[in-house]
Amino acid sequence: MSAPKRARNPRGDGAKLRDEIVLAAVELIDANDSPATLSLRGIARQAGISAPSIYGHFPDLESVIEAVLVLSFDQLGDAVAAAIGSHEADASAALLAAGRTYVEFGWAHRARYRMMFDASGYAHNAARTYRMVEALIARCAASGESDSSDPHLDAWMLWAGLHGVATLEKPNRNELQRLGPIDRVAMLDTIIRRLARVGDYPAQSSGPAG
Amino acid sequence: MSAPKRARNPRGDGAKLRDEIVLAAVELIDANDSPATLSLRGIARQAGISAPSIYGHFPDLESVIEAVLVLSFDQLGDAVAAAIGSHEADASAALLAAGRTYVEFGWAHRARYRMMFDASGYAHNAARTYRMVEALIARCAASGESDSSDPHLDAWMLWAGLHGVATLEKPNRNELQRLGPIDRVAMLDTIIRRLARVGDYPAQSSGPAG
DNA sequence: TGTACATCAGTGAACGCGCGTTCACTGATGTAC
DNA sequence: TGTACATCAGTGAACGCGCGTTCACTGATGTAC
Repeated sequence: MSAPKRARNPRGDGAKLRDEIVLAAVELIDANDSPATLSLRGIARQAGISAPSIYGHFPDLESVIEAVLVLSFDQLGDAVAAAIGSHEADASAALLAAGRTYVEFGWAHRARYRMMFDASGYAHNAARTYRMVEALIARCAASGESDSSDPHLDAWMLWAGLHGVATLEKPNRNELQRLGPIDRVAMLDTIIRRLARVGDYPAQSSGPAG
Repeated sequence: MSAPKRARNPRGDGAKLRDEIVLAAVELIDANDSPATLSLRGIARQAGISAPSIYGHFPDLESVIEAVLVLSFDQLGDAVAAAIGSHEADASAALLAAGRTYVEFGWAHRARYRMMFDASGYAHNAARTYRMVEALIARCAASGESDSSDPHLDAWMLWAGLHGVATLEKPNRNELQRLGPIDRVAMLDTIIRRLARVGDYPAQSSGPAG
């Protein structure tokens, strides 16, 4: 239904199917809003191949999911790194951009983001992203942009806060807007400022600090 | 295996099995650390009955899960209400206790807590708990214990922060301690103070405000 | 340049399993007379 | 007090389904000679 005919890979490129399988799994996950159960047969259907073909590239379903997780944490880390990189001179602006990017990844790939943190080993997989944020808070503290006296603890709290925003809210469905309207963007900035102790965090703030 | 023989309920008490079914489902969920798939047959096994017996009390599996969710949100709300109730005279102490209780529920029932917020409709189910916290922040603001000028927004951010701590950390496995040691209790208090703007939130704090 | 063949990249059929759900039933128990 | 019976609280067997996995295979393609 999704791919009725598929050209067989040429002789040396059999490994290409490996990437196609992982991509098909990602498509299936991202098509859902809530975390659904992945099946090997479903992935094969999405990739336009027969189910046994997967065994040429992965020993079992679990390994496919593991590959999806590794790819996803790489994508998340890359996105955050890019956000930081676009604000080289301004550490606190970089921190705000990193936080927004992190949460937006969770919102854009809701089921996948949840799957990433449902699996064990996420601390290891997310370590790269965590270290970037931790270093950024340390930079803000060094430059006086943050009052943080413990970047490790503050990075941890910020991570928890962003993770909460990423998983609690359902932007497309406005689930939580029923409890009363909320400006999500301003809320996100304020959470980052308060937890990382950046800028005018004690005052009521909805825009960037002057 | 779990319940080899089970006495049949007497004539008027057929509805008792309904509660036993929900309880069996809760036991199965709580026995897992990660969210696993519930099956109707598995619930029946856990309850010590045959699978078709469930149909006398629920039209399908989804309805059983719905009942589990309703019960769970009631338990969460009751726990938070009790924590608040034990600090009647001190709004900020009540807020800290409420936050700790909320997160402890998530830690104690990890898979169930995730299931509660994976399902749609959680905003409706959690509204009671949310309103309690919102009112508490308003009380703190009125008494000068909090600098909150927008209890609705601050309650929302606090909820997100607590939800993040509840779902990100795996206390039994110390998943995140690999990234560096963290004092969870102090961290939790600090998150609550910073997001609800209570007490000495701008200063580095690990104990209750004097 | 031609051709036999090994290899590669997959496929189709089949297996046993647990699942949700249905159906006809069973046997204890309260009630009517 | 005795007894027939309706009702209640379940059970056991069976159904069709999608699943993960295995197995023997197929047919295109690059390579050796």
